[in-house]
Amino acid sequence: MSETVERDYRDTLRLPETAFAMKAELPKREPDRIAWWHSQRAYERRLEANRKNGPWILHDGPPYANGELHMGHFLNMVLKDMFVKIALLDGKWADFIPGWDMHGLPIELETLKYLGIKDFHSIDPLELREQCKERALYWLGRQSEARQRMGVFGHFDRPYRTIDPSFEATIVNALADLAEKGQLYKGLRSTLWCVHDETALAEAEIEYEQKISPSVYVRFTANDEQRKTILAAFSAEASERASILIWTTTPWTLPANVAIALRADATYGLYRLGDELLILATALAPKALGERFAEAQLLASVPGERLDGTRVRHPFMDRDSLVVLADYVDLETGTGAVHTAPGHGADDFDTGVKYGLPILNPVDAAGHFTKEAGPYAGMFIFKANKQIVEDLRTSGALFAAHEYEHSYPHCWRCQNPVIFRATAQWFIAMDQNRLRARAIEAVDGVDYVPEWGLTRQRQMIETHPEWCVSRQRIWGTPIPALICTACNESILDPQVARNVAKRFAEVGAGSWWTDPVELYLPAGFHCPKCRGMTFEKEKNIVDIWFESGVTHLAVLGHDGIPWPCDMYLEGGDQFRGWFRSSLLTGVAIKGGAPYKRVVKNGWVNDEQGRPMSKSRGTGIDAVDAMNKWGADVLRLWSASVEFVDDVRFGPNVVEQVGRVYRNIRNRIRFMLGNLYDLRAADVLAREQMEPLDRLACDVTDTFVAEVKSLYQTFSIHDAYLRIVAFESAMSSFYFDACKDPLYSLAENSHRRRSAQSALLYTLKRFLTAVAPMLSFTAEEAWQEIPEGLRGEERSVFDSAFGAPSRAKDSELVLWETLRELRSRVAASPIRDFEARVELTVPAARYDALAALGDNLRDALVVSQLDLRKSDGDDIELAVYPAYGEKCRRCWKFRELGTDPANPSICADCAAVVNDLSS
RNA sequence: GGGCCGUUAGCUCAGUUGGUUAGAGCGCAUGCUUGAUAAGCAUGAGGUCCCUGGUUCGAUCCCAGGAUGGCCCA
Repeated sequence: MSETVERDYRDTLRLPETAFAMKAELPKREPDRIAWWHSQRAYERRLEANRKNGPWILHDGPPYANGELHMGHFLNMVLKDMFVKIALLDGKWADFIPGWDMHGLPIELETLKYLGIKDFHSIDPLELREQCKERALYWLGRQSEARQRMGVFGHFDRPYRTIDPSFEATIVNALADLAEKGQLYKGLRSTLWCVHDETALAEAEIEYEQKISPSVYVRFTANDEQRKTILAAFSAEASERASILIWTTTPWTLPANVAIALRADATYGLYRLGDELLILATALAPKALGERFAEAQLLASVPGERLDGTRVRHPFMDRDSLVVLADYVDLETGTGAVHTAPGHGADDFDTGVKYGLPILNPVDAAGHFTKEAGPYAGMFIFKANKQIVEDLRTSGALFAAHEYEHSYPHCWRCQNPVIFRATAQWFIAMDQNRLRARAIEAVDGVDYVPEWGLTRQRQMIETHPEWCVSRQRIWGTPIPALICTACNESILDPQVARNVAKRFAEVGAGSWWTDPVELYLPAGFHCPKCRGMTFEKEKNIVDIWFESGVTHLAVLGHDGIPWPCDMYLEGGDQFRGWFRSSLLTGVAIKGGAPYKRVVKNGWVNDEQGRPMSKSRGTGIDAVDAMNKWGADVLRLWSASVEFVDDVRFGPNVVEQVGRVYRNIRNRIRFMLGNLYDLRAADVLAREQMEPLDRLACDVTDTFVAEVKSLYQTFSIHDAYLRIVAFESAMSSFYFDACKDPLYSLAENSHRRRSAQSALLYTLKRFLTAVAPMLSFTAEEAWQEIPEGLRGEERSVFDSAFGAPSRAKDSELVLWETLRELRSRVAASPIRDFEARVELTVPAARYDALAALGDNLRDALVVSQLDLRKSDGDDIELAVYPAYGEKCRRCWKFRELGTDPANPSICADCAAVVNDLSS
C-alpha cells in the first residue's frame, strides 16, 4: 500500500515536551518567581534546615538611602547574593540581614531642598529630623524593592537601619566605650570645612575638582631692623627695601598669616630687582620672577635654615610674620617661601603647633570674616579674594597676580569648594592605646581578595590622620557630650553616654533635643575640671562613617550571628571607607577586625571603560535595566565579568551575555523536554545505567565538584567559564548521542530510561550549580521537572552541592576520547547516520571502548560501528557510507522491510510501532 | 603630583612556574540539519599578547621606562 510507504512515523517518536519556554520573557516572569519564593518561604525554610550546620555570614555594607540604585549597586548586591546562596546550597546557615545607612548630610540636604528651605537654622530641628526620616524611609523602600527584584535572598522584613532607636543606642554606646578607653578627645584642629553646609567634613566627603583660583605673589617686606638681620644672614650689604616673596592661591587666608615656611636644605637667593631686594628659592626664581628674571641680580644665596627665626612685616595686618622651616615646602611651584596660616591648613596647623604660633581663625562657620580679620570683617571669604588682591596692589605689596587652574577639594554634596578652618571637634585618637598599630596588626590577620587589598588597607590605616567624628548638623545621632556652663569644658562621660544610649533605645535620638539635660546625669555628676554642676547638651552629631563603622556591633554578635563575620564585600572605594571605619571601631572596641575576609569588587564603567555618571547621562538605573533585560541576564553578566577588576557594562555587553543565557536556557530545555514521561519508579540508579550514561553522570559530578570549589575560592568568573564549557560540551556531544535512544526506542526500554535517568541527574546537578547566579531560571526550570522527580526538594534552593566525588581519571580520559571521536565524525563529509565507522584502536585502549558496547555507536551518532584492535599508538577512525537504507522512522541506515506492514522502517522501529498500535 | 590596579581576537575572558603553530565562549562568514527549530551541529576567518628598551640561546610571560584606563589620595 502506497499509503504505508508514505507514512510519516513522527507521531510514533517520543519527542521532547516541556512547558519551559524557549523564550525567557524574564522581565515578565521574574516577579512571579519572587512572589513564589516569598509564599514558599524558600529562603527561611532553607535557613532553618541549615542551622545545625553552623553559620556563614556575609555582613551587608549599608547602601546610602538616597537615590535609585545603579549598576554598581547591582553588581555588588548580586555578588553578595551569590555568595550567600553558595553558602546556602553548601548547607550553611547563611543568614543575611540587609542594612541601610540613613542619617547624614546628603539626606538632610535633599530634604531641605525638597522642603524649599535654604538655611537649616530656620527650621525646628525635630521637624527637620522628622522630614529627613520620611525621606530616608522613602528611599529605603525603593531600594529594598529594587534589591528584591534582583532576586536577592535576605531578611528584607527586618533590615538593620541606622535610624532605628536600637541602632542609635549602639552608636552612642560605642562612643561610651571609646570614651572609657580614652580614645575620644575634643581638640582644635585644622578641619576640612564646608562653608555652604556649615560643617566639618571627613576626607571621605571630599571630591577633587578643577578650580580656577587667583595666583598671587606677595611681598612680605622687612622693616629696618628686620632688614638688617636678614642681610646679615646673607652676609650681604644693600640699601633697598627687602621682601620675602610668597605665593598663594588663597589670598583670603592672608589675614590669618603668622609665618612663612622655608625649606631648610633649599637654596634661597637675595635678588636685586629694580629698586628692591627679593628673597626666594633660587630654583624657582626664573619661574616666579618671569620676564623680570633677566634683570634680576643675585647678590647672595644661603640655605633656608640660615633664615630660620628672622621676621618680616605682614603686608596689611599690624604684626610680624615669622620665618620657620618645614619639610613639606616643595620646589615645584611658588617661591619656596610658603605663606603659613595655622588656622587654614593641615600642614600650616602642624607647623603652628611646632613653633607655638598663634592659631588664628578669623572666619566664621558660614565663611565670613570675623573682627579678627580687620578691614575685611563681614566679607565672604571667596568674595574677599578680589578685594585683598586689589588692596595688595594698591599698597604695593603685590608682585604679580594671575589666574591658576588646579584641582581643589570640594564638598561631595554641595560641590562647593571647601576650606581649612581650625575648629573644636571630637576626634578618635589614632595613636592612643596603639590603635593605629593594632589596626595594622589586625589587617594582617584578614584574608583579602584580591590579595593586594591587604597592602592597600594597611596604607589606608598608616596614612589616616586623626578621625574627626563630629558634625555640626541635625540629621544624625547626637554626640552625647556636655558643656559645663561654668567653665565651658566639653565632657564626654561614659556613664552619661550610657544613660543617653538607654534613653535613645527607648524613644530614639530625637529626645536629645527635647529632654532636659538633667535626665542623663548620674547622681552627683560634676565637671571634672571645675566641679561645676550645671551643663548644656552639645549640639554635634556623629559622622555617618562612624555610624556605618559600627554596623558590626549592631548586627554581629547577636541572635546566633558570630562576631567577626565571614565576609565583607564592597567596592574598592571602601578600603578608605567602610572597611576602614569598621576595622577601627572593631579594633578599638572589640580588639579585632569584625571580618575574617574582605572581598573587593570593581567599578562598573560604561562600554568604553569610562566611569558612568548621572551628569553625562551614562548612568544606568538598575531597575530600568532589569525591566529591560531581566535580572537573570544581568546576574549572568555579573558572573561573566571578572568582578574583582573594574568591569564594563552597556547594551552590547548585555546582548552578548544574553546569547550565552539563551544557550544555557535551551540546554536546560532539552533536558527537561526529555523527562516528560519519566516517573520516579522508572529512574535508574547509577549502577544500573548504560555505560555512556553512567559516564555522563560521573562527568557531571566532576563538574559540580569543580564549580563548588571555584565558588569556595570566590572565583565566580571561573565558575561561569566552567559552566559554559560544561553545558556546551554536553550539548554538542552527549545530548546528540542521547537523541536516537530517547526518541526512537520504546518508552520503557532500558536504554531509554537510562538516558533519561542520566539527564535528570545532570539537569538537577546543573541547576543547583547555576542557581547562585541564574537564580530565577534555575528555579523556573526546577519547577518544570515533572512532579515526583524533584523529591523533597521543592525549590532548587532546597537542593545542595553535596560532596560529589570526581570521576576517575580513566573515565575523564574516556569521555574526552569519545568527544574527540565524535567531533571527527561530525567534521567528516559523510557523517552521523549516513556513516559507518571503522575504529582501529591500540590494544591498551581497546577494553575501555569495547566495554561501552553499542553505546559507543550511540556516542558517535553513526549507523554502524566496527571496533578493532591494532598495534599502533593512535586511534584510527575511518568513515564509510553506511550499509542499508535510511529508516524512515529512526533515520539510521538499516536493513528495511523486515516487517511487511512497515516496509520503510527497520526491524527495531517496526517492533516499537507495532507495540504502540497493539 | 603620590599610592594601588588593569591593558591578550569585534566583545567577555583563559593561559604561558620564560620554550615549538597563544586558547574558550559569544559575535562574524560558510556549510549541514529541520524530530531541542526565533533551536542544534560542523568548518573557517580574525591577535605586532599596549609601546620602547633590558636580562636570556629564547619574553606575551621577568626587569626598567613610557602610553593609556580606573580607584584612592594630595
